[in-house]
Amino acid sequence: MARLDNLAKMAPRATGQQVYEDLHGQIVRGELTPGQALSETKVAEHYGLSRTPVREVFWRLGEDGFIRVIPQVGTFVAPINIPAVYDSQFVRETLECRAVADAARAATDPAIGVLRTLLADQTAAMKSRNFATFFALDEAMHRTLMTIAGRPFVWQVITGAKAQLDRVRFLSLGDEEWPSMIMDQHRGIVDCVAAHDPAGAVRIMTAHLRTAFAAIGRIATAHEDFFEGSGTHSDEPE
Amino acid sequence: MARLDNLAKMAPRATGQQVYEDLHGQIVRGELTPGQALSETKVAEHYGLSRTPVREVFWRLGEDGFIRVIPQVGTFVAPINIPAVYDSQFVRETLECRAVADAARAATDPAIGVLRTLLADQTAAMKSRNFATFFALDEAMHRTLMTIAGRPFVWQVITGAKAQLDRVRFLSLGDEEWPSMIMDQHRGIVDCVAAHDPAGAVRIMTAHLRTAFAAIGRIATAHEDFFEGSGTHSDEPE
DNA sequence: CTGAAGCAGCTTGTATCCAAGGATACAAGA
DNA sequence: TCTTGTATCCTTGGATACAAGCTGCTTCAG
Repeated sequence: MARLDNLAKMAPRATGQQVYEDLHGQIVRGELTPGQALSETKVAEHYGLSRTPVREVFWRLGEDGFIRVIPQVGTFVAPINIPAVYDSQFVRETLECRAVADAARAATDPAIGVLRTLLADQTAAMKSRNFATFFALDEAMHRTLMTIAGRPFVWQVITGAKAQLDRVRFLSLGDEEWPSMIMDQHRGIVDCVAAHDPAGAVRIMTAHLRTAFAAIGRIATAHEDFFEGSGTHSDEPE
Repeated sequence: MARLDNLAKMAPRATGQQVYEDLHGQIVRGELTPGQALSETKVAEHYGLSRTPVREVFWRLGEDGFIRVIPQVGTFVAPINIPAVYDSQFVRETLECRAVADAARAATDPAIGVLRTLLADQTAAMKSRNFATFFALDEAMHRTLMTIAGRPFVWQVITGAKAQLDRVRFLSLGDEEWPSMIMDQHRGIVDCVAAHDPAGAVRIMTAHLRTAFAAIGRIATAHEDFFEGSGTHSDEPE
């Protein structure tokens, strides 16, 4: 019976997972800026771990393109690579548009109910200007559409591909009249899926995905030092 | 001037990279079979390394879906997950077909020359039944098409997505009259690209990618113990 | 005053040690 | 003979110690 006391550390790799999500979130949200130095030792101390699990986290972040590990020199938050962002857009648009057409054909009533619930939650999050929550709900809706299309595994491909894209998208949140436009598009997509209208769903999805993308030029200008090839290598510790 | 003597270990992580490619290749080629146990210690000893770099390799292979690490139990070569293979096919077909259309529009004479060279090399490899070489050349051609389409970063997305697909494809090589069919399709694609015929290129590419995929049912039957949910968990060491 | 050499402090890479948990073989008892 | 408890060996997870290398500052020589 003495098996309940070690619930805290039941999952061996859970600690590293926590660190990964923390750093991942901080980079996507722009709290850690490109060029900023990250030290395995510092991070390990901060979380009360040793370097070993932190190194695995760093390796994953490096594969995702979020950080760059330079042997014997240091680890730095990676800048946003514009060509890579373009290709990510290509991947996402191509896969999601085909999938949303399938989703429109396959959608069942319960599935449509889930989508409408997500829409309501998004509206609430947007009203309270809780962008982080909205960000998560937006992602949940796109993933749900992928599941409805019968392609659950494809979402993790998109997750990997849109890594850099997310950073741009987050920079664009909080700007202008966007929120209402995004919500209108979400509603339109769900309506088309509910009406089993693949063509309509694809049309709006394409416009939707390109909305965020269209702003990339403006964003790159506004946040110049977040992007590749724009100098400032802020090495200094705070 | 005494800087040439340490060429062997110039790149710190090169050793791990070597181990990764070795194991990756062995799994894709089916030399390591699903369920087979892999030990960090054994692998480390075999390559003359410590467990630390091997653990990072295992982590990567785990993320790729090639192996499964079970804490405190062991590490095993993962079975081929059929639904994941279907989704990989979806990803690859969707992305490559759109890209090959762009490639057909954008192809320059030098690019077409590269493709024709690859075709010739493939023919030679196929004639000598050097399947591993053919496998690499096949991959090189698809990647080249992606580059011609102006989407170099997309290839690494496909690389990740088609991980499981490759294992199936390798199992199918060596069977039947396939080789000639594949070569005919490759020639057809290159001809369409050279003729700037996007529609034709997409048509043949679709057929091409589905050719290998169509055999999955037969392959799953012929190599039953390579796939998920088919019993045999061969733990025993040789 | 300028420049180069050397040293100190940092980084990541690797090796090794200990901890915790699961699988299995074996022995003892019913 | 079957069941059960135990001991041992195996695995991976994590922590720590050591090695190698780059950066930048200091210092000394010209």
